[in-house]
Amino acid sequence: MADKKKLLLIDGNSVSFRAFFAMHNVLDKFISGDGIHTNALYAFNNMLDIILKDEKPTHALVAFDAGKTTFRTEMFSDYKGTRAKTPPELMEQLPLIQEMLNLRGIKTYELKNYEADDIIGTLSREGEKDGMDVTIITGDRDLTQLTTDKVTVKVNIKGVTETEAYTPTHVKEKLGITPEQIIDMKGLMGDNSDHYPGVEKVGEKTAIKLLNEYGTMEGLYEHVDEMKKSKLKEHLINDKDQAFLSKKLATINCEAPIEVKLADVEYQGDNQEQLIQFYQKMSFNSFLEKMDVDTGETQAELPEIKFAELDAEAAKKIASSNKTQTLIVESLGENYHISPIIGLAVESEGNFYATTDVTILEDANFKSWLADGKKEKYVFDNKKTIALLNRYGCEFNGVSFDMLLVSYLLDTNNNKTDIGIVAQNYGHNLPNADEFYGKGTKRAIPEDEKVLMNFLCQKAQIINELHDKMMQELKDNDQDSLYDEIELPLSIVLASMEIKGVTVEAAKLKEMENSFAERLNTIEQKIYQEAGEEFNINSPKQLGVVLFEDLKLPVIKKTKTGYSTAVDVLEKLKDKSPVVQMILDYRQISKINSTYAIGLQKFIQQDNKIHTIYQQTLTQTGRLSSIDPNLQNIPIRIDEGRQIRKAFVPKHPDWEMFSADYSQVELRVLAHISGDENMQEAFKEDYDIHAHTAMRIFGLDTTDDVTPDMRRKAKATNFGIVYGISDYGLSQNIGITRKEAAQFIENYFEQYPGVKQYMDDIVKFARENGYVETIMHRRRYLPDIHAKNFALRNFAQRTAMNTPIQGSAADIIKVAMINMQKKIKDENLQANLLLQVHDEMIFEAPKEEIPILEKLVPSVMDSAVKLDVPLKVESAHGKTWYEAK
DNA sequence: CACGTCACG
DNA sequence: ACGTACGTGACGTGA
Repeated sequence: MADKKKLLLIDGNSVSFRAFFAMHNVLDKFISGDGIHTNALYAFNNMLDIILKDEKPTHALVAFDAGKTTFRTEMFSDYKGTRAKTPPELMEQLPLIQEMLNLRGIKTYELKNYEADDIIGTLSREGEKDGMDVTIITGDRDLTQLTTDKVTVKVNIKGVTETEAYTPTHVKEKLGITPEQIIDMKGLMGDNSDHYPGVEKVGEKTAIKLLNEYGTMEGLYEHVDEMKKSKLKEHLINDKDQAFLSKKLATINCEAPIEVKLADVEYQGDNQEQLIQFYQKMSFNSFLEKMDVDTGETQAELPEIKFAELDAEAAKKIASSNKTQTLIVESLGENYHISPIIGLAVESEGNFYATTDVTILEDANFKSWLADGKKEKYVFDNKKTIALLNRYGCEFNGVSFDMLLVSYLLDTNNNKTDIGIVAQNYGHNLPNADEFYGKGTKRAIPEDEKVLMNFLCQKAQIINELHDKMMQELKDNDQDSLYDEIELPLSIVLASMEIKGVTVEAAKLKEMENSFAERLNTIEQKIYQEAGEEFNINSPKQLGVVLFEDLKLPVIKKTKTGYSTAVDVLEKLKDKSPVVQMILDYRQISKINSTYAIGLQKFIQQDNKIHTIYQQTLTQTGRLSSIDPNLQNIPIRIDEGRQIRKAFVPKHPDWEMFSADYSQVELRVLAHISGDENMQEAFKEDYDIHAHTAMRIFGLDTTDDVTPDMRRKAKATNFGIVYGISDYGLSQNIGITRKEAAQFIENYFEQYPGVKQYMDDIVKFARENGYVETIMHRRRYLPDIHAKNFALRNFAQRTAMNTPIQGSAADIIKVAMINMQKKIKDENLQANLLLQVHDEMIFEAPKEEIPILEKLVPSVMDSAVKLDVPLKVESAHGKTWYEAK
C-alpha cells in the first residue's frame, strides 16, 4: 500500500477565518517587520504542520473564494447578505497565506463565480474516481455533505489545531441522517450565516425528523398533502419554493469547470531556502528553529550556551553585582513543597552560571544575595521559587519581574506553569518539561548534568529576552499597577501561607473515617436488600441499570453515556422507592469519606500540617485556586460534612482559629460598577438585600410583606443576575416555569435599570474590544463573543457579564490580604494568615489577639478598595475551624 | 484518560 | 430552533 495516493483539500477561506479568531487575542503580538498582522498566518501554518504529519498526502490543494459574486448570488441576490465583512487585519494576511502555502509546496486555486466549496467538491470526486483517499479540512460543517467511504471531512473545533473527523458513519451517528441528506436538511432549515431562509419554524431537529420519515425533500413534498393539519404543514406548504431554492444554494457543485488536474496538485514539500527567508521576514522564530532541528531529537539539538559552574567564586561575583540578575531554581516533582531542587542557574551581567550541586545554598554570599530585597531579580514563578528555597534554609526577596505572573495578566489563557510552554506562546523554541525530561515513566533527569545546566541557562536567557516586551505590553494595557501592587506582592503572601501550612489532626479524621465506614456498610446492605441484588453503588452505570431497568423507575434525564443519576434526578424519584433516599445518603457519606476524611490524611506532613498550593495564574476571572489538596471546598453546607472542619486546628492548643468574610461582595461590586441607584441605596442603608429585591420584584410596599419563599426566589434571582441570567437557568434553579422566570427577570430589570444597562453595555464592550476587564484592569479575552455557534456565543456573553463582577471581587480580597499581612507585621502580631476561600480569610492566633483581630481584620477588609457602596465584613472565632463560623 | 458526580464560593 | 446559569478540584468507574 506504499503507493496509495492521498489527496488533501483545504478550504482556505474558512480555515483562515478560524485561524484568525483562534489567535485574535494575540492580534497585536503578531506583526511582521512591515507592520502586517500575522496571527492567522501563524495559526494556519501550525495547523498545516499537524495535518501534514497526520495525513502524509501525496497530493494537496488549498481552495479560496474568488470574490463576492458567484452563481449562487445570481440565484439569490441576498446570499451571504448579512455576513460581516472580513476584518481588514485578516484581509491583509490572505495573500501571505497563499504565498506561504506555495512555499510549502502546496498549490492554491480559486475560480471566478465559484466558491472554495465547489472546487473542493469537484476535486474530491475526481480524486475518488482515481482511487485516492481524500481528506478535506474546513471550518465549515456544510462540507460534511461531501463525506463518502473514501472522503473524510475534518472540521476544525476549538481553534484550528483540533478537528472532528466526519465519515458517513459519524454523520449518521451525530445527525441521524446520511451525508446526501444534509442538503435536504439545510434546504428545510435554511442557513443563518449564509443568510438564506428555509421553512419557517423548522430547525435541525424538525428537519431531521422529517427526512427520517420521507427520505428527501422531494419525497416529503410528494406526501405533504397527506400530513395531518398542523402549523408545520402550513409552513411547509407556504415556504416550498424557498426550501427548494435553499437546497440548491446549499448544494456543493461537484462539476465546477476547474482547470486544475490532479496531476497538477502533487504535494512538493517545503521550498527550504525561500521558506526560511519568508519565516525570517515574518519573524516566525519557532518555525525557523523547527526547520533546523527537523531531523533529530529536540533535546540534543538545544543550542548551547556558554556557562560556568555556579560555585563560591561565582557567588561572590553575583553577590557583589548591583545589576539585575535572573535566577532559575529547578525542581521536577509534582509538588514543590516536597520535591527536591535539582539545579540552579543565574544570569549575571551577561554571564551564565549553573550547578546541580545544591550545597551552593549554604554559601554565605549566595544566601545573602538571595535574601537581599535591594538586589533586583527576574524569575519565572516567584511563589514557587520562594517555597523551594525556604526548604533549603534560604530567604528570597527582590523580585521585580515574574514572567509567569506577567504572561497570565496579559492573557489569562497563557497561564501554564511551565516556562517552556509560555516561551513557545511567545514564539521562542524552548522545550517544555515533558519535552526535555520526557513524559510519564520515561521522565528522568538527563545523565549528563551539563545538558541540564545548559537547559536552565536557556530558561534564564528567555526570561531576559522577553522582559522588555512583556513589561511594555503590561503598561500598554494599563495593567502595571495590577502587577506591581497586587499580583507580585500577593505571590509573597501566598508563599508564606503555603509554607506555614494549616495544622490538621489526623486522629480526628481517622476517627471520622471509621464511623463513616461503619455507616456506609449498613446503608450498603440495606440498599442491596431493597434492590434485591448486589452491585457497585459508586458506578453510575450499574446504578442506572438497577434504578431504571430493574426497578423500572421513570427516566428523568439522560447523559451522553446513559441514564443520569445525579442528585436533582434522584430528588425527583425519592417517593417512588425507598432505595433512592438510601442512595442519596450513601453518596453523601461516601463523598465526604473518600475526598475528605480519607483524602486529606494523605496530605498531612511530618509537621502535622497540610501545605496546599494556591494557583495564582490559573482561573479566567482572577480568583485563586487551591490544589494538593483543595482547601477551598471543605464541606460546610451539610453538618455531617462540616464536621471535617473540626480537624482543622491552630498550631498551638491555646490558640484559636479566626475567620472573616465579605458579605455579598459580588452584589456590592455589581451595585458599584453598574451604578444602579436602587441597588446602591439598598447597600448604603444596609437593608437585607434579598428581602429588598423580593419587595421590589414582587411589587410590595414594605419588606415586612416578604415571605420566606419570596426571599428565596429573590436570592436565586440575584445570583442568576451575577452569573449572566437566562430564564431557563433560573426556572430550573428555583423550580418555577420558564415563563414565570422570564417575568421575574423582566421585573428585576425594571426595578434595577442600571443593572440592565450594565449588562447591555458590557456585552457591547466585549464585542468591540474582544475582552472585558475588572476594576483593577484584570483582563479576560472572549474570542467566542463573535462565534457563529449560538451556544458558544451565548456563553461568551454570560461570561462578559460575570467576569468583571467575580474578578473585581477577587481583586478586592487580594488587596485586603496584602494589607492584612503588612498590618500583622507592623503591629507585631503573632497571628498567621493561613487560608483564603474567595471571599473569606482564615487565621490562627493566640487567644489574646482575637479581640485585636476582631477590630483590625474587618477594618482592613472593608477599606481595601473604595467603592460607591460600603463593603461589609463578618467575623467569627473558635477552637477549630468548625467553631469559627 | 474521559466522564459523571459532587464539594466549595 | 438553538441550549443554558459563573468560577473551581478531586474522586471512582470503566473504556
